[in-house]
Amino acid sequence: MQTDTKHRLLNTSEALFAERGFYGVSIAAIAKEMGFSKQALLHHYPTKEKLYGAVLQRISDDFLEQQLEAEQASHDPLERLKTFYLGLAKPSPENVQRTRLLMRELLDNNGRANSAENWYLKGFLTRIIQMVRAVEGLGGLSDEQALITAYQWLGAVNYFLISPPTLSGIFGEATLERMHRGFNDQLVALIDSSIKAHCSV
Amino acid sequence: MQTDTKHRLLNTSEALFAERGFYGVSIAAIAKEMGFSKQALLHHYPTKEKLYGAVLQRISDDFLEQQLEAEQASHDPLERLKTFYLGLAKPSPENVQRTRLLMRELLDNNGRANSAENWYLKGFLTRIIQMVRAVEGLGGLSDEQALITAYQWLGAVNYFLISPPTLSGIFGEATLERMHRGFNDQLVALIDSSIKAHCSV
DNA sequence: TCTTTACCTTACCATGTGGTAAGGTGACTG
DNA sequence: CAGTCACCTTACCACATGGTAAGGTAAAGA
Repeated sequence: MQTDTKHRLLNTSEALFAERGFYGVSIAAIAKEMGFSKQALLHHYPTKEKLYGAVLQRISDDFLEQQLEAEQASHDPLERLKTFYLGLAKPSPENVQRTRLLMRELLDNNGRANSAENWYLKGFLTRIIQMVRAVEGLGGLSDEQALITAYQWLGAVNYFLISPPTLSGIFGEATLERMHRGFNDQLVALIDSSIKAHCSV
Repeated sequence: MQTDTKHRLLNTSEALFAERGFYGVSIAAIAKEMGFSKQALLHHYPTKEKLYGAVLQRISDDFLEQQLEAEQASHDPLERLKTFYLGLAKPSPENVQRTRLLMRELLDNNGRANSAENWYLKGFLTRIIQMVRAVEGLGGLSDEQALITAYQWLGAVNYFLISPPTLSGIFGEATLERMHRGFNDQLVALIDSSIKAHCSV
């Protein structure tokens, strides 16, 4: 498959799946967006599930890459951790889109089996646990404690990332803008304060 | 409509919508689960959207009630806040189900308009802001700061609540069980520590 | 030059979708 | 008793769904 077409196909699929979910998007809709027929799409990916899987796989690959990059960004474990989470919280369209998609995946995981997503999350979470443990004073945390802590931060970030449409609907665009400006600082503060709490125990 | 049938219908609809999302559930599937024909369902609610709206409305009403109850539970604002969040984090099937549904709503809000959910969240969030502000030492927070803080906790709770299927798939049932046992304490710790951080500024 | 291969087309299909139409039954009411 | 109403049925409809079948075109390789 031509890499250009492949990229474009995965991009549009990712965008549509993120926006409306697996069941909310038809392969015909994706094909139309691509400018060719439904069967052209089925030539590239024989089923809708396979296409969806490819989208997840690419996200998974990119994520690993990003995480490895982040691990080399700084020598201070705490700094590294913060940088990493700030990266996750970046409200760029692509990042928001992927967060939405992965959140849907988390919700749908009950029903549709999806190994790709699980693999992605497994490596991802395992590496985060290590990152948390590497911070000075947190070496003594159990796996579960480190995971819960990391997961709480993750939840804080991801939940906020998918909320702007609703939040702006409720409080208006201006308030949302102010929230965005304040979020990063408060995220760092959140990380700092919960680390301090762990250390003082 | 007979209240018993109505309750049963809303219950099964809520369960199915929470599990598979709006597009993932057909009214025929709901009717089958109820044991009568699709048109019997359409007699009660003329469209799928109306049914879905009624499900959301009921959740909204219940939520308000719960929140008002929580506000009378204790006289200490901090205690009240913790109790409230612990209530939100309760991993009971009904609570998890509703969290899943509302999370989907947050994701779909981009596309399908939904005033019921927005109203629900508006009152809900506004009241939380007040609860945060009522805590000693946090009276000086701006609306946005209080909202971000409350939202971070909300994200930590809700994200964890929808994760068990995935987490148990990755780390196994035993680890998940341990996480559940540790979560409440760490949630309280999270709240405490971020409040302390706000106060010391 | 012949064949294969990647990429695309139109035609088609069984199934499922949300929703309408029309009618039936039994209880409650004037 | 006649009429209304809540609640349910089967039949039906237009349309969208994921996927198959069969074929066409152009480029690349033998």
